[in-house]
This record gives sequence, C-alpha cells and structure tokens, in this order.
Amino acid sequence: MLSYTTHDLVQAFPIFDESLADFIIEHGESKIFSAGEVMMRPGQFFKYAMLIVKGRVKLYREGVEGEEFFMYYLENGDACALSMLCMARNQSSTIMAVALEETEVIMIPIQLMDSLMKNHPTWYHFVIETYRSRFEELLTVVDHIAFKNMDERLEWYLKRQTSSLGNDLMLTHQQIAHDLNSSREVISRLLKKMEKNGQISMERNTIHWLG
Amino acid sequence: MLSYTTHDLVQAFPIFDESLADFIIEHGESKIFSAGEVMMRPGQFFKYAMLIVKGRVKLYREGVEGEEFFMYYLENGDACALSMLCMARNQSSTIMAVALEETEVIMIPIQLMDSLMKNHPTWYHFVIETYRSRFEELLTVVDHIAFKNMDERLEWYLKRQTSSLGNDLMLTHQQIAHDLNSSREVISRLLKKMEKNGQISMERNTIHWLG
DNA sequence: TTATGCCTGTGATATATGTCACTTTTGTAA
DNA sequence: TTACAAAAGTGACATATATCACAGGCATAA
Repeated sequence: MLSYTTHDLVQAFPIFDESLADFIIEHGESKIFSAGEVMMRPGQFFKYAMLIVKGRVKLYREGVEGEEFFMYYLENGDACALSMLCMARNQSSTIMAVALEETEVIMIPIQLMDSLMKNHPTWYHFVIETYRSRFEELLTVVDHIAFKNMDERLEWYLKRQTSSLGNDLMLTHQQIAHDLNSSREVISRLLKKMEKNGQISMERNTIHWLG
Repeated sequence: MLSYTTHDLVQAFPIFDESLADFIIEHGESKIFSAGEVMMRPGQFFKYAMLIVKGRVKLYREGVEGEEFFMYYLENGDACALSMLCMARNQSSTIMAVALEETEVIMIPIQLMDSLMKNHPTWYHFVIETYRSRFEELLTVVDHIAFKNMDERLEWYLKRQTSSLGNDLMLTHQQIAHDLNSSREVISRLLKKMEKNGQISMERNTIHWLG
C-alpha cells in the first residue's frame, strides 16, 4: 500500500484513470534510490516494472571496453521501458541506469501485469506509449550517430540536456566526452567554437546555453 | 475472415494460443506486398498492426539528405513493432519498410486492440516480446555505430545478413555501403581484407560467407 | 601560504574514413 | 562479335576525429 493519493498519481501519470491509480496504490511498492546509485545493470533480471515519481535517472550503454554512451533520461511520469519488458534475460547487453539525484520509484510486481492488462485499458495505453516514446528516442539517437558529425551531435546533446536540466549545465568537458564516446580535447575545441558563435558561454564546470 | 487454419497461425506464431489464433483468423485482414513495394514510410499513420506471415521486410532509417541506414529485417513470425504502436503521429521521424520479396501480412485493425489485450494474455505477451526483441536489436545497433570501427561493423553486418539470407549474399559493395552509410571504396577495401583473411570469398554481385 | 589535483587550452601528429579520378573486369544486349 | 553499363580495384589526397604532450588556471585541503 503506497502513501500517494489517487490525485497525486494521476497528476504524475496523466494517462492513468482513477481505478488504475487506486489499484497501483494498493498493490505497488515504493523505493527510494539515492543519488549515484545504480538502479539497473547488465544482465539483470526484473521482477518489477518501475515508474519514476521523482528525481532523474540516466540511462546509458556500456561498451565492452568500458566506453559509455548516453541515451536518455527518465523523469517524473516516465517508466522504464526495459523494466516493463519484465522478462529480460541474462545477456551480454549492457544497459545501465543510474540515479542522478535522489529518485523515488513505484515498483509493480510482474505477477500483476496480467491483471493490469486485462482490467485496465489505460495501463496498456501507458505501456504502449512508454515503448513508443523510448523507441522513437532511440531512433533519433541512431540518426545522430549514423548521420551527423560531432559538432551537430554535441549541439543536440546540449539541447537535450538543457531541456532536462535547465540552461545552466554543470558538466565538465570530460563528462560530455564520455557521454558522446569522444575525447575531451575534441569536445573542448568544439565548445570553444560554439562559444565564439555565441551559442553558449562557459565557466569552469559549467556551460550556459544561450538559446 | 482469413484463409489460414488455426494450426498454420500457431505454427507461424508459436506464442499464440488457439483462441487467439481463431480470433485473428476471424477478424484480421490479409494483404500481399510485392517485392520492392514500400510498406511504411515517414510520417505514416497506422490503422493496423502488421504481422509478417511470409517474405522479408527491410527496415531502415533515412537521413535528411537521403542517406540510408539499415536496421533490421522482419520475417515470418515477426510483427512490426512500430505498426503496433498504433498511434504513430506525423513526425519528421523517417523509418522506411520495404518488402524485399513478395510478402504476406496479416493486418489487425486498431479497434481490436482493446479486446485483444483484455481477452488474450498471449496477445500482449506477443506484443511485449515484439517490443523487447526490437528494442534489444536497436540497442545492439547503437553499440556498433557508437563503439566500433567500420571493419567490425561490416563483419557484423555480413553475419546478420547471412543469418537471414544464407551464406551466399547477393549484394553489391555499393548496396552494403548504403546500408552502413559509408562509401563503396571503403567497403571494397575492407572486403578485400576479409577475403585475404579467408573470412569471405567474392564474385561479382555476390559475397560468400565462409563462417 | 603552499601543495595538490582537477579542469581547460593548444599545438603536433596519427589514424580512420571519405572523396576524387581513373582503370579494369564482367555481364548483357545489340 | 562489339558496345555499353554496372561493378569492382586502386592510388592520391582531404577531412574529421583521436591521441599525445604539455602548460596554465582554479579550487580545496593541509
């Protein structure tokens, strides 16, 4: 039994109807991850579908030699598409989810899926929409790495960051290089260019987006 | 009313139970696409979920300047994850699906989704599994373009092709270059190397995989 | 204050891939 | 057979990105 009100939940997940919200309040479990905590790792087996109520989760892909590649953030009102697949198997696929801030999630046990699907049309609308949006996002990620040069990718990366984190980004060039699987020097040089073009301004540890 | 038997359908889609197969036979529609026909294009609105019964469909991403990027094939027993999202909106996202051979599909109208989800647990298991596998596939695509050099990507590409098309690939270097968004010369040179390493042999229009 | 460890800037160079120009091979149609 | 177009081979060069080496700036702890 969760401590949210029906109203809270419908506000966070507008697609839910009240009976679904009530069902989740009654049967869901709650969990808080602290900043920096790993929420999901390679080859993990899921027993729950996870809904994000508060905080921010960074999803990224790990290469075999420890490279990183940023994919997207999950925030309030999102669900982890991968956790909802519910049947993830042990595989070499290595997706990582890390809480960036203290993050509050609702966990819904697998066993409830049948009942949810059967009795709550808004639940599977939600599931479908979750997949759809992540799938689309992944497609645009593919577009960018397949078709674009690093300068455009960097610009797009910064835009996405600002839409999630605001215009003042507390990021080092090194972190950005990791997220784009590039190198610091390259990122530094490209940022310098963007600064000259008046797209951003920079301070130590911070980039200001001048959109 | 489709002309398949329950048995046919369950054989093609082993996850279906008989009552689901019967439902689909009763309410689904059938369509045949001829080789080369475009089955899905940018910004299309879907009224049907599509199940592939026979043939082969190539899915690829188009860049803004007409570049191509191969993603995956759909074959007998697969469903088009994107069509199942059912609510695709007009967007700049440009995914293309083209029938490679004559391809036979079952089309399930959106309006039936509610009933299918409600009454046929094996249906949503199928839907979930469809998403899961496409999502995973897309993740491995991201891995390769994010982390790997062209030689490894080419090798992986050829392996995937063979697992779908057999060991004798009727492909020109130009086609491969398109699929990988590279250039013919680069692909030719890399193929030459692979030939020297004994991984493949080549003829005009054909590459033999010597796995 | 000094010492230390990030963070950032910058030139030189290496490497992978893309591009250009041209040739040779091969299959097919006239 | 010849003629032609598509496919494939190849060297030279261009460009983007990665890597290396090092210097200077800034923040924090001792």
